[in-house]
Amino acid sequence: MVRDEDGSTRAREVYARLRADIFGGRLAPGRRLKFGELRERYAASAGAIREALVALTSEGLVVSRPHQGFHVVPLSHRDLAELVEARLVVETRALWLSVRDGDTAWEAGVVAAFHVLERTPLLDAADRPGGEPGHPSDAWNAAHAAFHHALIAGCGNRRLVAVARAHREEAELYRQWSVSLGRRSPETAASDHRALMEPALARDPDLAAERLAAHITLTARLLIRCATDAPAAPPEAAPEAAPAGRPRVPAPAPPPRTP
Amino acid sequence: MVRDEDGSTRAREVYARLRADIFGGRLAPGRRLKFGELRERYAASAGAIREALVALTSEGLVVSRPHQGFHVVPLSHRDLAELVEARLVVETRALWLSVRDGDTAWEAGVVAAFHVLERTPLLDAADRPGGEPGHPSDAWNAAHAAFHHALIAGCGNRRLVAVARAHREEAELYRQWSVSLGRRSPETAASDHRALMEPALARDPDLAAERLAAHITLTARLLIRCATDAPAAPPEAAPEAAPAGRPRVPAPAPPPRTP
DNA sequence: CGTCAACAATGTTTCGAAAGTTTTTCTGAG
DNA sequence: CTCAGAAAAACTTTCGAAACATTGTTGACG
Repeated sequence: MVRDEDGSTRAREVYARLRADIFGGRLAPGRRLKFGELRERYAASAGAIREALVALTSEGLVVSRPHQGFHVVPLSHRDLAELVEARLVVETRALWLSVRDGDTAWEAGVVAAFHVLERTPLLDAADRPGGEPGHPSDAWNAAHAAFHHALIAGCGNRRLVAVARAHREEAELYRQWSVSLGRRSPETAASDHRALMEPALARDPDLAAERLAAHITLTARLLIRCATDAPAAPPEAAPEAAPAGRPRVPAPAPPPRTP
Repeated sequence: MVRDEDGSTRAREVYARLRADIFGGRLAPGRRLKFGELRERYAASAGAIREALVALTSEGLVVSRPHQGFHVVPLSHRDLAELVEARLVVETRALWLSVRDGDTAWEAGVVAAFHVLERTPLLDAADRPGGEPGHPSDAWNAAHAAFHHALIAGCGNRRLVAVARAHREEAELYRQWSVSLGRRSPETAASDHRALMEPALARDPDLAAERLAAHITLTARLLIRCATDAPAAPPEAAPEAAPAGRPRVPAPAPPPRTP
């Protein structure tokens, strides 16, 4: 009678590893995912691979066409613009609600997550195996995600939180593939996040949401500037990463509230 | 070189039928989905069934616990409240953007969808096989969904549109299982939707969004009143449809914009 | 020289059986 | 009568092979 929610399932393991490989940049956007390769790579049979791919498909990280196989989702300017817009809609609103409704446990979670984020070095001490030189460390990425999650967790709406997380993760993917992103200093990052946390703890929903919107659009601007220079060219074969569409920032924060 | 997006795949077919059976009320919320039954019902092997279930899982219609099988998602007051809140966030904003950015093709789509909706009888002429007496017809449901989709399609953000559709579909599930929902007259429904369309075509984003919010919360109120009377009791065995949580309406439209 | 059709190769999808895990049932002792 | 423990049943999960579809290539024909 353990009744653990243990995710011990062959397919779930492949799912997790595939996901990590996509986010970690080991599988380039637009790259075709052949069953043979994956079977060898993850030492699982076609059924398990397939199941993991289907799960990732409805999560938006993988696209599939019947009888034509699976691909890592291709990055495009248009998709990035849509993603930023969606984040502005969902995440800022979730934060607003969170600040309004969050209880003491929520506050504690935010403070704790910020503390961890502050103490986690942005870059690895030395270039570890697997750690890219210019990119943030895995630990920092995790702490960063945890902080943003803690901020909006107070709204109590599992649905909004889940959608926001999905959006953040895809944004992470874009960040992974943008060339270096003009490395911001650790100090800048810390003050950015403190600027997010302060109005939240001070129970000022409007200011908190405004700051978050600025945070999101700023990141997006950097990404898009990067992307125009080097249109998200993955080093390892991305035959159909179509950068078509409207490369503009999705209108700098279309007024979330009118007077 | 047809390059059709033909969904011809065994698993996809099972997926579609399962989905239809859940929405059609033939599979009650909370009901366990055993492989044996499903294999017989859909005449497919375990692999295909499994794949379809996984796809439905990450869509939120089915929940899975490793080694313990799959269930149709259980309905609960708390989940309904969260769903309504999420719809208010995503769908009203998408409509706002749609009204602001939509082009002539979007207008045409809205007008066309409304025309179809207006001409589709709310109830079937006679009680067809499969058509419940008090419930709207399949045709009307389809037209209704198409109308709401057309309204927000103008925002050009596939992500927002997809999330909104997922939310609407789950709301549909709740409506399916609420006993009768105090049948509104066809005239009321028509005028409701006209009230949605008019400000949209008149390019008044704020009014359109406001009307949509009212539309959503009104439906939710009816549902929740229904649910308190008869807590979503499915006729055909639903051993764990837990109606726990906070049964309140998620604050009647928390001010979407402050002055 | 360009176009079309059949062929081969690669890769995806499906199936049924075996392996592993959870739940239930049955027995015996306290 | 209740509770603990062990065997059995039921079900989920995994695997590898066979069936099926698509793509690229080659050859012939207009």
